[in-house]
Amino acid sequence: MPQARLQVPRISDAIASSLERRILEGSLKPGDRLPPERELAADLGVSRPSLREAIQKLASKGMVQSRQGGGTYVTDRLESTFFDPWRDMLGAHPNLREDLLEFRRMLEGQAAEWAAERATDADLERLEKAFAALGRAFAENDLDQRSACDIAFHQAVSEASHNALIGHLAAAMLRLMQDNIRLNLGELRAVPGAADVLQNQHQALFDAIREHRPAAARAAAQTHIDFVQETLAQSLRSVARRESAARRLGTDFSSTPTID
Amino acid sequence: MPQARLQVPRISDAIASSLERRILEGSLKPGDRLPPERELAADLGVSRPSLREAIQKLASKGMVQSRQGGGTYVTDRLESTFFDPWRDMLGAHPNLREDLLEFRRMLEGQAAEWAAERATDADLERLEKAFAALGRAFAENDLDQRSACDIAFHQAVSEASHNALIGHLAAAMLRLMQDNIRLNLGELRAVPGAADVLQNQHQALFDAIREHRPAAARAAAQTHIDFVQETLAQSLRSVARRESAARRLGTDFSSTPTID
DNA sequence: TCGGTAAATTGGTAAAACCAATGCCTCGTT
DNA sequence: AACGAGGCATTGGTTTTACCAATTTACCGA
Repeated sequence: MPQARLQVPRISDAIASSLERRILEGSLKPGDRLPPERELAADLGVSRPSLREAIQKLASKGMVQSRQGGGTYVTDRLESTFFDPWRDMLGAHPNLREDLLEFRRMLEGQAAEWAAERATDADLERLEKAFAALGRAFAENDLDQRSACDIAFHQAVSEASHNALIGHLAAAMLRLMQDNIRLNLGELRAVPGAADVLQNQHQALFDAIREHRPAAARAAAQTHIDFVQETLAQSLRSVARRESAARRLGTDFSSTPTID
Repeated sequence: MPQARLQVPRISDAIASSLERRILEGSLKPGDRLPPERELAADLGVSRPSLREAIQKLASKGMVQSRQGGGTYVTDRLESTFFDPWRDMLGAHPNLREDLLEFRRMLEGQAAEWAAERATDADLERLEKAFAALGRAFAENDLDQRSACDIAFHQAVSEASHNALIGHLAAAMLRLMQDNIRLNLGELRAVPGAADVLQNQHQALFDAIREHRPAAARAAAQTHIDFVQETLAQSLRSVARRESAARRLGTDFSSTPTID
């Protein structure tokens, strides 16, 4: 008769667990492509069938998705559980944007503080790259590029906090606000000097993390968000004036308050 | 870039489906032993690795269980709550609990602070009720009742923060940790005086919110969580001793650190 | 410059072989 | 005859190798 005795550890379980851990820690982000099976198997020092069994296990849990000839990709199952319900609600209830902004202020402040405490050399390297890319994007003034780099930079900060929940929540939140961030950058472009101030704030945040000054990092992150919010509010007043003028001319386009 | 193309049907999926169907239909009953892999593979006209991938998939869903040299058996209990991806993550990756606890400390601290700033009379009334119910539950020493009231109280605090995201996240998080909270209360019951200290902390939190003292509220909430964490860590050491003794007697059960 | 074809890449499947744990079965001992 | 120890067949676990099929990429010609 079948008895529940001590089991020999299956190597496929160990592999699956290891990959899961990488996903949780953020070194494998949703949308990322896993290395080819042959290469990954060699890296892990296991055979391809064993690796495949592990991948199948993750696939059955919905954490990865494989396409023959294409590759294996990490899905966003973990992030979607928290924030998907909010996506459509944000459109319906604009007052939620305040809550979201407030929440983001807390989340990114905490992420910055922890990042300053815990950032490794690898984290700093990633931050350095993201910051450099952000600088280039600002110089080129390409809106899509700028919003993508902006998100990537803030995401890098969140990952440097070394808290899986912060990392995933920040990723989900930033994705949720992606459209708004792009719109807001467009608005802020009209504000003289805003680009330089923004980049200075990014610089301050990056420096604080690099120099491991948690309080300064938190302050920098929150100052950044406060600035965006405040400047945007001012800018929107003039937008509202332009729109009310446009409306009188028959042009109808709805402007929703946006967030970066 | 990854595209959603039409997928070729994977043979391992077909096998898993077929076996699943047999189990659900009853032709493979719980406790039954599956034919040997080699034989079953030949019967189904597939290779053994493909069959193994299918079996691993079922095993990860908890429907079958394999023992090297013994065979593969249909599990007796079929249903499990595998719907929340974070839930099984928590079971599989203990270090994630640290992250969750850390995150909870931040979230509930902020919730308490904002609640102290913004609580309305209606909020205070709800808090009053929840606090009273918590006191009664502590007096009756009913574990389920206590964990339910504990959660309800913390939930009430989060809702008094008047931030929809905080409320939603706290609810999701508390639900995620519900089982742990119940277990932890059971552990803490063995610690002399813990119940009084806990209730005093709840009282301090409630008072700070009622008297609109944000900093005190945040401190009270975080002190509460720190206390639970610390006391629990101490308590778990004795649990570990008990379990290691049990293991020597052949009882095999994994002890996972729990959180309240 | 565009489009299509061929080659490289990559996941999917198969076969064979060996290892390790399990369990049955036989043989030897008492 | 009963019991126990050891051996052997069974069976899941892992690896290696090979080939197939879908996709992607790069190159070349129109």
